[in-house]
Amino acid sequence: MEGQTYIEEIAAKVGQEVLLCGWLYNRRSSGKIQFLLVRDGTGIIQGVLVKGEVPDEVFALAEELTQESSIKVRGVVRADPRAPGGFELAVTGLELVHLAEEYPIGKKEHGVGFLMDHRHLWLRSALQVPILRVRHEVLQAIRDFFNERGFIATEAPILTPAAVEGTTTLFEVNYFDEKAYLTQSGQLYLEATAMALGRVYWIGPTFRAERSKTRKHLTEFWMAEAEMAYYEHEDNLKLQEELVRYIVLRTIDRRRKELEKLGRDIDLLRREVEGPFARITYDESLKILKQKGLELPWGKDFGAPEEEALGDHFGKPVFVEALPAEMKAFYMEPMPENPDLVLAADLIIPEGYGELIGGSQRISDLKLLEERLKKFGLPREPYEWYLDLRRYGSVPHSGFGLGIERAVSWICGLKHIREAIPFPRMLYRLTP
RNA sequence: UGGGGUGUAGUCCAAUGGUAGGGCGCCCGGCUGUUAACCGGGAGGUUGGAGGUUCGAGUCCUCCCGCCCCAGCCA
Repeated sequence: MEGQTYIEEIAAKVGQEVLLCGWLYNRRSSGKIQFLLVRDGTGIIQGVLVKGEVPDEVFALAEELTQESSIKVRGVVRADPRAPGGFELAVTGLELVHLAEEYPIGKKEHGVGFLMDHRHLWLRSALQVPILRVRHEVLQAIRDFFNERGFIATEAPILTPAAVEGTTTLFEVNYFDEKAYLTQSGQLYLEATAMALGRVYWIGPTFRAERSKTRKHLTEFWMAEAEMAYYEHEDNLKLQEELVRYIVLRTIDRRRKELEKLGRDIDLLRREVEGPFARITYDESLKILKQKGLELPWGKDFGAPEEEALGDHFGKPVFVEALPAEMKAFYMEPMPENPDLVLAADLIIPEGYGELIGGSQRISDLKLLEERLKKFGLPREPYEWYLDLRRYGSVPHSGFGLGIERAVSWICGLKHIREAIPFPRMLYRLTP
């Protein structure tokens, strides 16, 4: 509204009278002096009211305020070491917009189940707001990264006729007289738009009907996907590494306050991405895991303990490449020197956050792709259009998908991915 | 989908098989610099549901339901 000041810009307004529009986060009183903690989405600041120094009706109104009541507060900004954050507002005027009913979320601890049931209100809390502000920064960083490099933002459909990767993890919906599925990846469509536009990216929701209940999985999550014509495996990894470094360093740069509120070890995070990322082959990773007592049969994908061990081992993001073809998707380009392996890589991040990116060079040869479809037991008809991309000006191309919530979890240092998205969708958790 | 845990006031937790209690929140009162303020008083409970064992069940047993953690799957 006209004349409104936001709390995040308060440091520049010392000595001035400002108008804050927000909500009462907490109120403390000591008889003739009251402290109102006001939040407005950009921060929290303490307003001070001293009896006798403000009009009696203002002081009385403040005493009636309940937690989360919406208020407009006028006051003079001053620096004071006793104030949380170093600045406070000497309140001169107060207007009640809405008196909140008794607020269900208190100042002390709550259980996860209760908080998730009240997610729509939990979002207002002192730790949830900075997480969502970091999420915003991550998304914005990704857009800027690609835009600065000449990528074109495009879209893939959410409603799709068939599986992209497998057939067991799809949400089915009625589409008039036939079945449709919620997309589990925009990749195949991005391959098509990459052949039209060269280098493309999109950020969108994806859906997996996996019955998983871990701290790293959502049934609806956001993915940043990129697809690049004429990019080969090496180009692909280089781009991914630059992207991840860009996201992290920029978030540290622009959202330091939020990360500090979250108690994130910022120096550790910075050290993890500053140097070159590690690169190992799948075979090498098996040796490292074996030394750590985690033996895995060749051809089996990593589980959570393996990912965590690899992340700990390097203490920075690590690309695991030369992956067995049998454990990856049908469209990945075989390695020229060994067709049992594919030109793909998973990027595993440290501190137990697991896989952040999965990417690969895609098969560009029609015959080979047809063989792979058959070998994977996939029906040919739904993929006809995809095969067309190999009939009309096929080129080597590569791409990857980055999990937004995984990135946010890692950067914020969250214990569970459910806090990395405003309204998480999980097995047994569809509301609010 | 397996394995483990848990369910007591609005909420977070107590209660050797023997009278269900405390913190926070809420209501009333006090306090001129509080830091999830503090101090005094008050209201607030079919102990998730259904059976069972027992003189007696919040506590033990069976089933059901909810939630949490771990694993598989993956981003």
